[in-house]
Order: sequence, then structure tokens, then C-alpha cells
Amino acid sequence: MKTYRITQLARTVGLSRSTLLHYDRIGLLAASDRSRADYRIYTEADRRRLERICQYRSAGLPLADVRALLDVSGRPAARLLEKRLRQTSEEIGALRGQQRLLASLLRVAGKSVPPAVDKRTWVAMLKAAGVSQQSMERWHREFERRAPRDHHGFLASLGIPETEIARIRAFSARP
Amino acid sequence: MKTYRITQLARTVGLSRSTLLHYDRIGLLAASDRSRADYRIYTEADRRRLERICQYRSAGLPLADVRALLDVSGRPAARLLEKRLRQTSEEIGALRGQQRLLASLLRVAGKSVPPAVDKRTWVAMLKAAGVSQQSMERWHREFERRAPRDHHGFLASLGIPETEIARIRAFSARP
DNA sequence: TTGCTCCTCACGTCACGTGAGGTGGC
DNA sequence: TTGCTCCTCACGTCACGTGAGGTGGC
Repeated sequence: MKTYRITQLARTVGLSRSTLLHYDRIGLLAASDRSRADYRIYTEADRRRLERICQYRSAGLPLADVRALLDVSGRPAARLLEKRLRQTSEEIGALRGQQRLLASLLRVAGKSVPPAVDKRTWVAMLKAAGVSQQSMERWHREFERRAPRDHHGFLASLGIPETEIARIRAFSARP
Repeated sequence: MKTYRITQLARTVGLSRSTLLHYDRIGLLAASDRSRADYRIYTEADRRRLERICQYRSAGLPLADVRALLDVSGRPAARLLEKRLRQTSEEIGALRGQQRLLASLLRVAGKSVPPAVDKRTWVAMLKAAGVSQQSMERWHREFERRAPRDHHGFLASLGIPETEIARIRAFSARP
């Protein structure tokens, strides 16, 4: 059966040797065997486990959760994934806030920042494209119906304050 | 003149005492004075400096850059802010990738994830709202003209692969 | 006198990265 | 024999947080 030494395995998944050493130290991924010279010997099963680890890691899950996900499955697993999904939305929101702050700081510094697409620009673009007020309202309604969460995220991304977002969504949700 | 003790000052800006202790240790914000009992005494000038620190921190800048920004101004300052602005875009892109991965993992786990608004959904919503094909094309053109960068970001947020994004943008940029 | 706030270490967190010093494999 | 890869500590990074043990202020 095919086996791997530590650097070999690291390369097959695009990680560093130190990362695998770290995973061994914390007991997340131990090599199945050791050579006489005490080299770590990883098997195909180890590689499959590592690939799952990589997948969860690239979803931004902390190693503690990765460990849990490798042990359990089903409902508790889904809970962890959903938690991370909610987190990502919050993080994106926070980053959008940072972008707005940076843009304003740059403008104060006299730098012209390509203006972020805000509500006004967005509406202007739709108008210029010949989209009627009525179509826009119908579009909000569709958005609210199909993906309320993303509707909120989208409005927030235009820099619209929460209170107005609430107004728009309430309006869009009316039958 | 009004002065602050460490916990007082921390509260006025919503930070913790340990954070101010940390800023003192690394020489980012030292108290202007000490009482006889060796308490840190912060002045109004210290508070103003701290407020700038908070502003830069809430833009996601590392403390090393915050320190630089407090010392210099003008062109080099703008460079740091612009670098951070680019970073935020990349981080948002990475988080969107994580969201897609999490959604697919959840679907594998049998969980129905509210489908992210992808290209198909987006187009369907516009159609349902009565927006014509021609309007959509004009709208792409407007978007590309006014905010090319955001146009790219928007298309990417719909999960459209880079090659197709390039096609759409090239098409939209034609006179 | 009793709390309260302050002080200074020192160590922990998270996910690794970076040497140093030493040994086996081809 | 010469590189090459491996090994195990131990310490560093980043921005703090968390006690422990001790002292002054109201």
C-alpha cells in the first residue's frame, strides 16, 4: 500500500510540514506508523482523513470543530456547519463596515476612492437601464420571497441603515 | 484639565483595561503621567490619540500600521489604507467561497440550505419583476461604466466563475 | 477598616512558523 | 562520504485575556 513521509503528504494537500507536525502534536492527525528511524509513516487512510481536515479548514472552521466533525456526523455536525455559516455572514458584514470606514478615511486624506455602489448609485443604474419603479418594487418582493436573508444582506451592502432596511423589507413582504 | 484612570478611559472608548495595558507595553499609547501611587493618568490628548487608534483598529488595520498612521500622514498614510481596502475585498471573496463550501457540505448532510442567490436566481428574480433582457444588458453596461470593481465583485458574489465574469464585463464595456 | 481600583509579572490563546542541534536513508 | 529528509525541543507571532500576589485611595 502506498505510504507517505511527512513532507510528501503535506505537498499532496498543499500544506506545510509544520502544519502536519502541529496536527500530530495536538492529536488531530497522527501518522499510522513510524519507521525504524522514527520517521512518520502516513497511510492512504491518513491521507483521506487529512483531506477532510483540509476541507473543513478551508470552510474556516477552528481545529476544535474540525476534530468534532471527524468524530461525529449527522445533526450535531450540521449544527457546527450552520454556526460557521452564520459567522461568515457576520464577518462579511463587518468587513463591509471596514470598507466604508476606509473609504471615508481615504476621502478625508484627499484620495478619490471609486465610490462604492450605494443606494443612490444602484437606483440610478437601474433607471438608466430603463427599469421602472414598479419593476423595482416587484423585484424587492421576489427577493424577499425567495431569499429573505440575502435580501437583507444585499440592502446592507448598499450601505442602507437597518431601520430603512426594515421598512423596505416590510413593504416587500406585504401580499 | 480632565484626566482619566485606566479603566475609566477604557470605558469611554469601549475597550478593556487589558487592551490599554497592552498598548502601553508595546509603546503605542503611554499614559502622559503617573500618580504618586503609580496609577496611569491619561490626559485629553491621550484620549484623542486613543480614539484615532480605535478608528484605525475598527478598519481592521494591524497595530503596526496603526502606529505608522499616527506618526505620518499624507501619501504613505493613504498607501496603508488602500492596502487594507484591497485586503478587505480579498477577505470578503474568501468568505464567500467558504459560504459556498459550507452550503454544499450542509446539502451533503441532508440539510436544506436556503439557496444562495446565484446567477440563475438573480436572473429569474429580474424576469419575474418584468425587467427585459435589453434592460439587463444596459444595466451591466452602466455598472461596468460607473463601478467596474464592484461590478466584478457583484458577479463573483453570484458564484459566476472568473472566465464568464470576464466575458460579461468585456461585453458590457463595448461601446 | 472595608471595598475598590490600581500595579506588575507570568502564562494562556490560536494555528501554526522558525530555527537549533542531532540522526538516519539513499 | 555527501546531501537530503527526518526527528525533537523551544521559542516567536498577533492582540490581547486571565489570574496571582501585592499596594494605595476614598
